Amino acid sequence: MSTAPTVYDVAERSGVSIATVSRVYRNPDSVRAQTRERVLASARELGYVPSGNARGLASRSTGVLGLCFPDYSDPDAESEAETGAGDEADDDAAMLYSDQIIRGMERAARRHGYALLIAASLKGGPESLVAKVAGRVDGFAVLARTVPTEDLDVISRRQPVVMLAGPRESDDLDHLDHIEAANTDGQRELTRHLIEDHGLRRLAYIGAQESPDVDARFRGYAEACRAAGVPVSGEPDLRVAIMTQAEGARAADTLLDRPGERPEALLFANDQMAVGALHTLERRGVRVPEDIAVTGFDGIALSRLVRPALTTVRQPMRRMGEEAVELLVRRLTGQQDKQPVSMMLPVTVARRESCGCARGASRA
Amino acid sequence: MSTAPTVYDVAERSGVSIATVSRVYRNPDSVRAQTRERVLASARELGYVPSGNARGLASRSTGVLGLCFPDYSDPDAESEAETGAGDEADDDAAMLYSDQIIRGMERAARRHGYALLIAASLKGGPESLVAKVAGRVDGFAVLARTVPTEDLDVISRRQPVVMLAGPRESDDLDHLDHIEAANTDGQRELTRHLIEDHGLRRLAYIGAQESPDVDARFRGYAEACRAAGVPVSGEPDLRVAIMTQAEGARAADTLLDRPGERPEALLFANDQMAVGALHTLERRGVRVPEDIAVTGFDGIALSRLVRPALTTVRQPMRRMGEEAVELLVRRLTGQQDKQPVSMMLPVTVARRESCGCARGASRA
DNA sequence: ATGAAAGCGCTAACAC
DNA sequence: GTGTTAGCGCTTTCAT
Repeated sequence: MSTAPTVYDVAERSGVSIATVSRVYRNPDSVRAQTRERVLASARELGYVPSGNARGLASRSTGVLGLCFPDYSDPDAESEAETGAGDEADDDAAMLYSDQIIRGMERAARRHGYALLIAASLKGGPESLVAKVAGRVDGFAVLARTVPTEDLDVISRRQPVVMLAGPRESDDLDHLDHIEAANTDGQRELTRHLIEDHGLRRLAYIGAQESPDVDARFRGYAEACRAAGVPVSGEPDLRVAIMTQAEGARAADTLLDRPGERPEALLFANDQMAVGALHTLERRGVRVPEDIAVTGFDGIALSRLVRPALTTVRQPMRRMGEEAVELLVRRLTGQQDKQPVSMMLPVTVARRESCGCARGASRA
Repeated sequence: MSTAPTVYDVAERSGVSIATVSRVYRNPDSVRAQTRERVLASARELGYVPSGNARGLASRSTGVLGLCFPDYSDPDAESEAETGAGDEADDDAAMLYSDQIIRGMERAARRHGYALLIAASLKGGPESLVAKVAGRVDGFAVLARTVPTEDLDVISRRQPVVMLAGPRESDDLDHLDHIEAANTDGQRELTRHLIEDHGLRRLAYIGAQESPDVDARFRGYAEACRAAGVPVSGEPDLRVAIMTQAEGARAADTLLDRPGERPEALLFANDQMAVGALHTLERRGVRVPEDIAVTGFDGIALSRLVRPALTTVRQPMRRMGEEAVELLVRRLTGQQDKQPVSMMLPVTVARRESCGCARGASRA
């Protein structure tokens, strides 16, 4: 693997100038067919591949879009694999949030001729994640709360950045484009369903702390409660640190052990926690949904695989990824006015078994 | 979004040379703390982000690994969404082959400080997919049959390339590293199960043409048949063009309509086709597994969601992605001798309902 | 610990 | 249609 051949090598070997070699790759028609073939031939012989870096440097664009997302890996999800019956080591089935977004972005990017660079947060240093990605792409999307706000602030002055799934956090990020799901609407509707259709009134809400998404969802929950005359406090009944299965399992224990009447329904701010709770409830012999209803939020694949199947609010993550790319591309091609864009994608309530809705309704 | 600030701007603003600015980002400790802070400060003020391109050009490395995969999007899978009961528009649930690999690669890459560039094949031109990716990464993996063999041949002379899931096609690619799943072993074991444990003897195998993977699987099938004294021809009973659900559905029709005794089992070379067949059989009123057994290959999430759940062979795609990265990194750091590496990852047979094994065994 | 200068491999005017 | 010539923004010796 000696030194890679360059335009110069190819030019020399085919008796043309480097400019012509360059043209062959970027605008083949501007070169006489015969010349072109000659160039292509020697390129092949030499094993020449244009350096993306050099091209990017010279043309000031990379043809790559990026995505930064948090390290969502849920350790519990991994162990889920062992738990499965027989050889069903299917933690694979749990397609995450980020996987969906990646898929959506990749497709849309491809349609526009872009490749996708993905990177999950890990550590810090002056050389942060965003910086690394930002320096290599024409524009990128960031899953909320993945990177320090100030970093984004700085970078968004240089290139298009769209914030995903997280509401525009503070006012300093007002100028950032952002796309979110209708968290409030979804949770409101789900809550309404529990109250009105199932007649439940003693509800408990479980979320994380310092999450704008959770806040938005809780807001919907509270609104529905108030609308139905069900008492609510201004805060979730329980706040966990990270929304994993383990935490969901613990949360269920905590809530059941609290003095006073047992809640009739446990509303979790995401599916993973709800699944964890399902485990706990089964272990304790509490039947779902007969004794208690459980709901999640997100609509990850796992939510449909658990028994009872989880009633939840499905977020269009795939679409979010696509919209993000469309927006970035529009910015990049200048066909989008300066005004920051703010989209809210509609969600849908998936009524399944865990809330008491018809069993066996799902079918592939 | 005027011109982005460069090292020069930062250098000037903080009264140092560009070399120092550069050092601050690459090797912070080699600069006096006071100077460093000054540089970082002005960088922040200016909104400076190092250009990945320029860095890559100068340092001859990108810190990015790549993955090229075919455009696997199965149009049928999309429409599957509409088919689903109620609001279960869950084609999402079908986590593909490539998604798993991406996940595996991303994790492993992150551990080693690399980002991941992904791109699916689309069109041709002198500027092919590989070229685009190859020029921007330090090394990359390619899902078999995604790109022209000759392209790889050329590129692998410049940078590490590992071929995934496809056996080393021809001899010209002998020098390429490659990782594959134990296709033959898996299909042999599954076939043996059908024959010995379920006592089936009239089997039909359905694969695609010109697919090394399919060939390897068929080989295992044939071996198991011979070992059990079941007659087999040297060819799959049916070859389709692309292994989609639609094709699988048609294949089932074709096979059932053939004169002669109806087969007792349909063994498909992948899950998607098997799922398609399930639809056809249900439509025709043929019960699975009572009237006929059906099996797939891959172990995609969908295989577990369909009814009856599909018996299949699970490939460790996630792990394959991880191994690919490990290998690339080893090559990149020179801690891997010249010899081409060839790994074969073990697979496992998932016995579910469609072959006649216990119902309801699966549980999340 | 910091600076000066020479590229890295390509694209983009601008000539011819 | 093809060649010339500047850079693009950084890293990297080599000095100091």
